[in-house]
Amino acid sequence: MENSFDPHRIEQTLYDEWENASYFAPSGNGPAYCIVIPPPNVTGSLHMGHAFQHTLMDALIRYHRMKGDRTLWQMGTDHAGISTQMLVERQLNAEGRTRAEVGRDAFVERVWQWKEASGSNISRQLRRMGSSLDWSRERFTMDDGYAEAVLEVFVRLFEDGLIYRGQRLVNWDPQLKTAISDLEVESSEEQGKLWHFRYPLLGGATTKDGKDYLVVATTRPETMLGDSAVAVHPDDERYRSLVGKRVRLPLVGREIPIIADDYVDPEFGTGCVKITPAHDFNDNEVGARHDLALINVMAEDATINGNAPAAYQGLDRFEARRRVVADLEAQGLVELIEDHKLMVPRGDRSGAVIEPLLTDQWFVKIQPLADPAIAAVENGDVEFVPKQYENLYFSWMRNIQDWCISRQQWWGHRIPAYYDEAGQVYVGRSETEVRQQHGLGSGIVLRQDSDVLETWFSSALWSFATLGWPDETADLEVYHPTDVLVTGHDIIFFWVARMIMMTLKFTGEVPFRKVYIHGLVRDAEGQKMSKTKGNGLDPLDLIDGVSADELVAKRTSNLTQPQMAPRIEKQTRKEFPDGIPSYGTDALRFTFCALATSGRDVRFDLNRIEGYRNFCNKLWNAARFVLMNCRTEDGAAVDPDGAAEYSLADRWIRSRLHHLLADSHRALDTYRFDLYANAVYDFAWHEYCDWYLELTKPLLWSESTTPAALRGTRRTLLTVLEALLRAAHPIMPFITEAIWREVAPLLGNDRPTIMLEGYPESGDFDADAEADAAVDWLKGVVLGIRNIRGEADIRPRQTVDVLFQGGSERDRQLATATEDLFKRLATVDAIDWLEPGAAAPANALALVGDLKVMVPLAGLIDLDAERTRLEKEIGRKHQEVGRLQGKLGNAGFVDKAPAEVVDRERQKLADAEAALHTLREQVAALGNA
RNA sequence: GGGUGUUUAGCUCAGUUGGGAGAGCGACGGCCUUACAAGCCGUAGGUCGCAGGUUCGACCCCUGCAACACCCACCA
Repeated sequence: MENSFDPHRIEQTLYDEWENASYFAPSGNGPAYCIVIPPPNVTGSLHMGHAFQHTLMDALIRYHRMKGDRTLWQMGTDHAGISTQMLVERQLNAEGRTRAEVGRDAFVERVWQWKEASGSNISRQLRRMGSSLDWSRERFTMDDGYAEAVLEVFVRLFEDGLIYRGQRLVNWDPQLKTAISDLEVESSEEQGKLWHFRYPLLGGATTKDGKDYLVVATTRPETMLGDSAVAVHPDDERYRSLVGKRVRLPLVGREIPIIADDYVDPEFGTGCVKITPAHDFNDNEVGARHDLALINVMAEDATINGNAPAAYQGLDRFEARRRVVADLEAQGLVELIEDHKLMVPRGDRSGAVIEPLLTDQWFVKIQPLADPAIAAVENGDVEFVPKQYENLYFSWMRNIQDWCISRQQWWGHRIPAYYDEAGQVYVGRSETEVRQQHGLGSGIVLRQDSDVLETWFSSALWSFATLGWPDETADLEVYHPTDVLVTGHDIIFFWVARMIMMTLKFTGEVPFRKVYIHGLVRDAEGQKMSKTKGNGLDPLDLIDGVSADELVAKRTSNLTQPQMAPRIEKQTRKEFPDGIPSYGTDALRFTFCALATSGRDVRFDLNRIEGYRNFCNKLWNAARFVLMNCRTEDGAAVDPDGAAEYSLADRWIRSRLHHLLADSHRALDTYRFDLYANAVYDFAWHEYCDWYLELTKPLLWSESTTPAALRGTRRTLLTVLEALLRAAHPIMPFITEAIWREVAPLLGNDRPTIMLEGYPESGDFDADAEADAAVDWLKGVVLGIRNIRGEADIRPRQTVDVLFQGGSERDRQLATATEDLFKRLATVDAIDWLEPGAAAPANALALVGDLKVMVPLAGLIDLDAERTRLEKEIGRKHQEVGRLQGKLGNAGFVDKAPAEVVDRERQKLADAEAALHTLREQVAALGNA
């Protein structure tokens, strides 16, 4: 083995071996365990969120596979309708062509080509993460079988009356020229204006203060071209008498009524609202209540259409706004223009301002689907981890609106609806089926609906469609419901909720029993990683390393706002002046696990991954040490047979391993990846390496060690390391496999891979309270000496002598039993015992219980330095005594606290008082020296 | 406007049913001690956001407040 760990030497070849040997496929007859991957965009690339998520999933998958479960991690990708279409369209535009020129069929063909060409990108990246996905079952949301499932679902929902088509006001993206769902609209506060316009009253009516016009306020002047009414609050005294009267709509000339509606807030603005039912969701409802006309004045590209006066037709909506304001101003009808902050809705893909627009769309009637889905979470069939996300789920589900599923796009599942020339609509699995069912002869021309389904409609079927539905497959029987869905809180509504609804409807089962919600990955400053901000990290750059120049180039290329480039470059060079070193996959995975505290967003900090890269190296070197001592030059185990005798240290480390395994199981079973990672780290570094390996050295290197004792220690070194590797494998698969293949044969295990070994159980190793106590004692004594040495600046190689005094019989026994260990760990030469009461030479003192551990000053230790050290200790003890006295002096405590707690505190006080007394004596003795 | 989460060492975060707080990184001092300088040894850092309350006892439970973050919502 090399003397430092090099991830690149092992990762790729090990993964290829695993995959070629089909280790990722389910095997055995254990209970089924299944996770479906949240399908990444087929043409996308791996980002930090994926890497995080897949690390957690793979840890669970590998854990369960090792536990013997019949484990399936279902792979698949998503066709990602809008974003993929946008991408290909941009490619076309770069070639100077447009989607319209190319035509639908050719365009879709081109998207398929792009999918084939780039789809392997994400797969390759997932492999680099070590993800043990079953590639042999890979699915795609538009493969033939999946398309059949989508079709089936649509038709059945239609037949059940849960899908309908209607003309409604929808969120319209004028740039993409498609409807989008409520969820795809992101509103943010922007600075705008509030325009106050005068609408002249008709029939000689006047307001209370004698004006012959009403003043309405609006943030969207251009929509006034489609106004159908002016509304006031029914109780508003100012306007009550005007209700039922009419105003003349300026610029248009239309007479429109003044109506009364509760919707109006009399406190806001003038208390008069223009009502535009075709261009505002609220106005639309008001319009419906008052039977107002819907006057649509906008085309699909948000230009003004033929329903508006000729002067505005063809103008873009923002240009129309300027013209409307200018024209009203010219007529003296603008009362006031004030600055106003408002929430502006934008499409999450295009960033374009969303226009409420009247169009024909397909909708899912959602309430009948939502009710059982709410119940499934209420009754615990589906549980969220952490639990509080259930509230988020409930609050959305209980106010859910019908779901607009049609998109005016080309890439996606085409809606299986057909129209005859009269516009009559028929829904069926195919045109042939439609003709048969409705007796439509070949003479009747049918035209298929040109819209496609929104992507989330098809991903909602993910858990069961990937397992073969609508066929009744064995996979569905075995793996469905799946065990856990691992995902971010940002897609609970988009995906999780819809999956629960659809899966219950079509399989009668929940899609998964648990939903583990992880946080979002942010940068070291807590900012969301984004292309625009140029603060994103590529997981592969963390694995392989990247130069500063390359990183800058990546972050500044293809920016939507190229003017940001200099700032991004400056920031990047400041944060990563030397680029990013290569850390390897295991270190990256370990970092993600360690950061995965319950549901919180995580800040990704290079210091963390560096620490875990170091941990990998530590493990690697611990293995080298073990192999050096347990393997002969020709690769065989040293002295493998014969009786073994186990030392205190051997028993102790096995006991610690017992506790590690208990903790690991508990952590993994409760999705506490951070606790799992910490437990592994702490055991490997601070118990196995820091103490156990050091404790074996005197024994391994001593001439006088018996063969049986040597065997015991070698066997323990190997056994514990081997179990540790298995315990850590789910989190760091590559390094554990590489080391395991060296170690396992020495224990007589010639099986090929750690992946399929059992996950170690705490019951495999005995807890040993006696060994734990003994090593704790030893650590106390050693740390006492080290503290003296450190504070007195005694060189590490300079040996010291030690005197023991006082203490119990047990202290004497332990001191004898651990003498060699103690001498080595604390660099001690001679040990002597002083009789109780005997005078000690001037010394530096450490207390372990009531045992005095003394290092004679003997010119090594400065008297003043020792006095300072003792005073510090006395200060601490004094404080402790005071605290305990206060507590025990409180009658309430002594009376009401449990007796065992009181006893414990009394014991602590006695110990502290005794220690304080001894320390004070010691200071006095130093004074006399 | 409604809701959720967060606030613990210089930084990033743990803290399991209430019994006077831990880790990693960083800082400081000392070491190339034959697994590992990506390492070893030692040290110093905290009124647990603020104010009340419950309790013998509160980082933990309750109330209020503040700051930050996020989600939802129709105020033109």
